[in-house]
Amino acid sequence: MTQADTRELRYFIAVAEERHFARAAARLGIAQPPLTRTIQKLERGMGVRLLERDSRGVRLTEAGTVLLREGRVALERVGAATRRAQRAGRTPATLVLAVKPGGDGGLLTEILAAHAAEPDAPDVDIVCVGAGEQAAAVRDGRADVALLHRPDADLTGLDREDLLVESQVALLPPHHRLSGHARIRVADLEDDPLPRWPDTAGELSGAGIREAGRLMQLILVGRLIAVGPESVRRYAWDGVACVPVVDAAPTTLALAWPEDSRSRAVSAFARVATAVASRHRDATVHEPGP
Amino acid sequence: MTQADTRELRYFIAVAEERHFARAAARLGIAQPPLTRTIQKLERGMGVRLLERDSRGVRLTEAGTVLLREGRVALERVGAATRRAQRAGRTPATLVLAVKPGGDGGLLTEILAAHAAEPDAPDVDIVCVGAGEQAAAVRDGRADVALLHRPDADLTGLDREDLLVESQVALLPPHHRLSGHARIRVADLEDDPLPRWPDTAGELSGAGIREAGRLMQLILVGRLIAVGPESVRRYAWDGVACVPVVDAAPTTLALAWPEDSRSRAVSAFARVATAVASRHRDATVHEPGP
DNA sequence: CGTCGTTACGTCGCCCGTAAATATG
DNA sequence: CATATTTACGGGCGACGTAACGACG
Repeated sequence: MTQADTRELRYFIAVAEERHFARAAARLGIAQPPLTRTIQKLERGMGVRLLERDSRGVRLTEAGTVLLREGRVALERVGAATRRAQRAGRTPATLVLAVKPGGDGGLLTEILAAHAAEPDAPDVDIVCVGAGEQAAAVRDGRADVALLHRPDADLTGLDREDLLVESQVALLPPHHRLSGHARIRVADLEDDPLPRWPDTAGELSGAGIREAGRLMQLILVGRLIAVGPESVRRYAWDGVACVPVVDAAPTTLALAWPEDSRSRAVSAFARVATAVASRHRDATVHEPGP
Repeated sequence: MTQADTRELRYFIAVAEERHFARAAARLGIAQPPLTRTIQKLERGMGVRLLERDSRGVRLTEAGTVLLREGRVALERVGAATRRAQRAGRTPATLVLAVKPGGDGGLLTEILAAHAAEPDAPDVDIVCVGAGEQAAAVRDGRADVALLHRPDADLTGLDREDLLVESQVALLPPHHRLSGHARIRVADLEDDPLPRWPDTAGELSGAGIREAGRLMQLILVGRLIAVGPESVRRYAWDGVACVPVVDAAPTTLALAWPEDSRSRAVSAFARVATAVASRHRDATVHEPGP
């Protein structure tokens, strides 16, 4: 035997992450002894030591480090395989699109309308996921395509089509010292608590930042500020100031899908989305302001 | 349960490929009944019908088609995870390079020498694989890096660095009607049996084309001809004519590795290889003749 | 002596193989 | 009636849990 099993991988990953057999067993909902045995058997089967058991815990060997990283993606692919097959069997066929609230660059309704107008277009299921999880949703098979922002999102294993380049704005409380400015710079914000919304929630996830309203609330009361693509303007509450950050690297709104996708529905949707985006770009170029 | 197991995936893939429970069971070395039960359980667990059992065989449903494709890569990743971890645990550390006989563009010895001269360079294990299997060897964890030719090789899931652009030559028997020509065109060859050596063995694998000597033998006796990058000249036997094919799309020799590789050894090797290749390019540009 | 990983042992369940049953052209 | 898949039944291996043991600070 040299081929690890999904159960063995799950168990090993739990131990490797917890660095503690007892905690890992609790997390897995089993007793410690089966865990010990499974890891031992895995090591014996592979002919390699994965964990260095020390009395005050567990350290990973070189091989263990590799198996932790590789095993995670392997399990993810197994889960993705089953989920994608499940969804392919559901009727009627639907296309699942992962978005983040407010992360559509204002294009979503237009794209959906254009897509629905296509002949034989499947229904589109929209799933809202937490900040920065759109790519993961596509990778693990929960979604077929995702709207996300580059370069914030990690696109490993995904193909993409760029839709829109957006400059960044800061969302500030009404009485913030910079609220009146016409434009500011990144350096101006370095003292403020800034979770780079809406792409990575940073360390503030405990506060429930995943919801846009919650975030606006916190901004209004001056507990934090946020920076995001200019399309978030439309979600800003009254009183929240939107000030362009002139030297922030622009982010690109992109549509992403699995790089080995052979789905006709996905490519059709991508074609429609790029068409809408390019129409949108032309419109803003030719009619700069009202 | 919604997460398939590796055993279930293996079994399903066997049935899906054979389109026949009995043959699949034989291939797996088990009896049919366990196969039937396993597939049923898999379908029940996923809540989707995967196979349409007809009296004269088995057809795949939409979901089954997806699971066949996705399940293959999932199993491959599981195998890759274990193999890579195994190799990471072996001491001393070695870097495994997959090449195809004669597919090194004449750079291999130079690259190996340059790499060995680096401080802390691991030993390089060279594994020769059949034509077109270098990428697969990297994907499934048998090798860390591969030398291969674009665009013949499928680089899905791999990162690469291009080393050398090579134009193509035809290898012809001594008395072939085109042997005396200084250059020919693709259209001139359309009547000849041509396995696009050495990248894809085509349908002739039964003849044992994997070995270069065998191929030369067949060419000499006039049983077939071959087309490949110009670096194969050095492997051509006496009497075999090498004639440039002027309108064949040039192929690019590239070094490839897993796109999520975080191995220091791989990146060091890639750096050395590109340096050697660029030196080589400069040399051939500045000294065109002998 | 408390913490943590391992070994021992008995039970239950899953997977397998053999044999019989069912559907279909 | 022949081919192919499914159901029925019994045996064995493997995974689990409880309990006892060993190593280390």
